[in-house]
Amino acid sequence: MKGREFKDAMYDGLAKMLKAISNPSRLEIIEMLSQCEKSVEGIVQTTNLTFANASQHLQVLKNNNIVKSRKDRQYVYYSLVNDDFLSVYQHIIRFASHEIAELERIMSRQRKDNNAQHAVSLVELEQMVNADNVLLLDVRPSAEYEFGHITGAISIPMNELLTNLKNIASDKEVIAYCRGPFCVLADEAVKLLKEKGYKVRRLDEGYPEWKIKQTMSN
Amino acid sequence: MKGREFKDAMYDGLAKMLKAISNPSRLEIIEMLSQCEKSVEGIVQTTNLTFANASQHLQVLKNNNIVKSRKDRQYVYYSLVNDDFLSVYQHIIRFASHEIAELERIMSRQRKDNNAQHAVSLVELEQMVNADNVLLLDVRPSAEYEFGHITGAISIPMNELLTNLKNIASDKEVIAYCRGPFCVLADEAVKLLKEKGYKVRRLDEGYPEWKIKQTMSN
DNA sequence: CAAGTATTCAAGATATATATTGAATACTTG
DNA sequence: CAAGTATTCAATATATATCTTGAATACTTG
Repeated sequence: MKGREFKDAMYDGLAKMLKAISNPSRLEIIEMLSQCEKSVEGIVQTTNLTFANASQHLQVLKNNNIVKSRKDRQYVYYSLVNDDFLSVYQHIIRFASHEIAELERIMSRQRKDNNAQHAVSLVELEQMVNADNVLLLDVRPSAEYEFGHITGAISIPMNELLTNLKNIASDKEVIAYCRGPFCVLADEAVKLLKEKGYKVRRLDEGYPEWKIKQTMSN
Repeated sequence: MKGREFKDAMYDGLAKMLKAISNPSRLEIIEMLSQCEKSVEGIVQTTNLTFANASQHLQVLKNNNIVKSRKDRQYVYYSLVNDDFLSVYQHIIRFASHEIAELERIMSRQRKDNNAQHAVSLVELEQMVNADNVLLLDVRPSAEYEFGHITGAISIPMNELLTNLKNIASDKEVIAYCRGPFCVLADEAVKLLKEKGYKVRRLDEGYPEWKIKQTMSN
């Protein structure tokens, strides 16, 4: 193989993989699957996609070795192939949300609308949790919490938050987290809890970022 | 802005940026620009693209804030906007070349064809250079060497290597490096030097990976 | 095994991406 | 300012990506 052929083959392959993730719907699917595996139905419910369309996007991701599937009874469950991809994805997200001016602007407006500025970083969180005057709140759907969550967090899914305020000690500072920087659940939680008089902030990142950080440090 | 609108805006923006780099020619341009700034002509020379086509690809990268340009006399020089993108790009490359089976296969065949297996990693290099029985050889074009190179490296561009063997001490182990894992110059250097009886290996990574690693550790 | 459900397939219409061509612009140099 | 050079623009043809629709498949459950 000549040098030019090698280069072409490598760049073609790399571009093919990148194309597979260069689509808004597929990026949203990736974010969902970085929480836990989901059936096609689970994906359809939170994305507005039709069944056929979601299935097609999943095939694209599968053909490019980004997700894998297993069948259990009538259902097909999809999940990310491994954490290596998740780690790359997070690098991309972090770059995009800090360095692309347009995205930075949209994001800060979203935080402001929900009164959720001054987010806490994972590093800060670590110190705060040790200090023990903090309540770490996971507002993702409970299935995602059960699949994995930040050590020490309690689970109150966003749609049950209003009816479960009694379970939130009002003397502690609440740190809410969700799926990641692009997820709005924690923003909504901050807004609601602030209105109810709580001292509350959101985590800048989400569960997947915490998980990758854990596996990195081992 | 509702949650769905926010998500759509963020994923659209992220997909747009990813699409900008999801093209073989643009990936090759990015690799070139991670060495040093280049004029359009410089890019045309090493890529097989026509002027108009290269220019169009550069516009795409520029509109997505991946490269910037400056004009000097008749020439327009392009370069990467900053090292944050370079760092993300390297994460992507590392993932792709290790985790995508097809690319891994192509890469190892390329190394084998040039007798360049057993590449040295940056970490290993650091230890070897300290031991001082090693000659670090930069085989990129001299303009790229002059713009920046690994500390301690000497420059012999690949196309001048055969006529400059006298400058390579034969008692040392030679470590050749070039633009990065997708660049073939170091492979060709290993092949040539092995045929001439040198003890030689290539660096797995290239100058940009070393540079990012330097700035990270500061 | 019939009926129901979850998922995928196949075909088509529309939108976007890409490379090519020839011309236009902008700058430099004599 | 005329001639030359580097780069970009605009228009087009082709290829690829995307979403929709309706059907086909595969599995489960009664």
